[in-house]
Amino acid sequence: MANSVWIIEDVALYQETLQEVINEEPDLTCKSVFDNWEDAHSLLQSLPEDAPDVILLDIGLKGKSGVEGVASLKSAAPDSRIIMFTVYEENEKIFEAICNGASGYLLKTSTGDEIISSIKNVLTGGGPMSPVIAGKVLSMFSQIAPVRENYMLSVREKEVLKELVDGMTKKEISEKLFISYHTVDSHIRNIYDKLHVNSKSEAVAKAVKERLL
Amino acid sequence: MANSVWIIEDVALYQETLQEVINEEPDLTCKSVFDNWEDAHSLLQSLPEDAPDVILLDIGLKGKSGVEGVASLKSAAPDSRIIMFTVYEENEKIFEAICNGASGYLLKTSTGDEIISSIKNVLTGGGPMSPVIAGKVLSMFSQIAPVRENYMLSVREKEVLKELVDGMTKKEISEKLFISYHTVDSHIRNIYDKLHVNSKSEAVAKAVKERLL
DNA sequence: TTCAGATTCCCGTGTTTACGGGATAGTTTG
DNA sequence: CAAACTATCCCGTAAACACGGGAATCTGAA
Repeated sequence: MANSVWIIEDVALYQETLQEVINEEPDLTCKSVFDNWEDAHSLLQSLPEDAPDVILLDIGLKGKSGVEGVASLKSAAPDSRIIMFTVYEENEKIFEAICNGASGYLLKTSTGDEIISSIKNVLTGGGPMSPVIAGKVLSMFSQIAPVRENYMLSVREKEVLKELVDGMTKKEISEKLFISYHTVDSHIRNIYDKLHVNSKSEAVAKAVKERLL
Repeated sequence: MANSVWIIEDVALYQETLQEVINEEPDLTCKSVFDNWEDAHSLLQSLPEDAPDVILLDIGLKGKSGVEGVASLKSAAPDSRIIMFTVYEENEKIFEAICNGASGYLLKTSTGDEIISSIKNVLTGGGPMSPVIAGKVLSMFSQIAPVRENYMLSVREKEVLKELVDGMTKKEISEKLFISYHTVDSHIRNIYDKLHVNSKSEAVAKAVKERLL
């Protein structure tokens, strides 16, 4: 049986063209087209079994942004795979959409063929992205995960640092680890030395940012 | 002028085939082939101006793993773009390679055409990935991505929080923002309320973890 | 126009931190 | 074995912090 596709797009021209392109494909059908995701969402809630395999979602809709729609549609139809379809290239939008569970991200400059192959691709567990987007995703990734420097923290120091990150005071840590306040203080001083900081918050910021735990 | 490509690959068969495919392309040339990244790295260090535009790097080399090579090659030739070339699909390898600065990630099942278009792609700032990889990258992303709650921080509060994350004291913040110590104190109290914390480090940890800036 | 929120400012008190000094005991390692 | 490192403990002080009280503007929405 052909896989079902929904289109959520508020530009009439795009709606038609997309639907035609998809329906020309023997193993894809597109019966439902929406111009806002709220409608799609309510339909999904009343008839969850009609959830499509793939949803093409325009990110730049009038009214409520498409990005918000991702999470909402995902919760109503967790098994439908969502491909964002957009003119935007801003990191923030891409990031949000992906975090909300989008499975692919295409630019509107994509050709019909590209769109079709992306749809098929997403059905087999792939994550189709326009190359430009893919590049941005990669660079975001390396931003998120900075070079993990080795500060040579001892096991005990890491334990203490972990508690610091969890917001514990020195006193609380000393109680939790069954050591004296002074010992904790001493460990923290050594941590400061090794991380080149001089306050709890700096240590915490560095630990979280650089994933030292 | 044709763009230069290096191949780092320890299977002779792949070496040859790859080189041929690339050299058939009019605007690509591959003159250098290595079977380990250390050699490539030392060549880059002695002749940095010979750095290629693109490096195809096999991840599963004998001896030192290709993943380590990424960082090393990147530091010797920051402007060369590295495409990982591999049979591995493990999340951890992909993750590491990307974090270390790889610009693309291809499976060895890729066809010659795909490889060529990926090379061209990476030259224009894209991030070519096999669809399977792209899918994994996206799912890794949404795993990492925290639920971004909206704590309704005001503009000013965000400014103050940002400084906190940078390790500033209340006094320093007051001087930087040209407001009194008491005002900063007041903002911080409101931030604590909204974030449901009661210390600087907790606020910092939450801000960094949940990317509130 | 009232009312909520944001932004600004102030006092005081008890707690916590940062850091200057130390010391002792156990482990690993060249 | 001695040096280096780790983990533990102690004192004291000045600074920074958390939080209890306030209060005066200003802005924008109901």
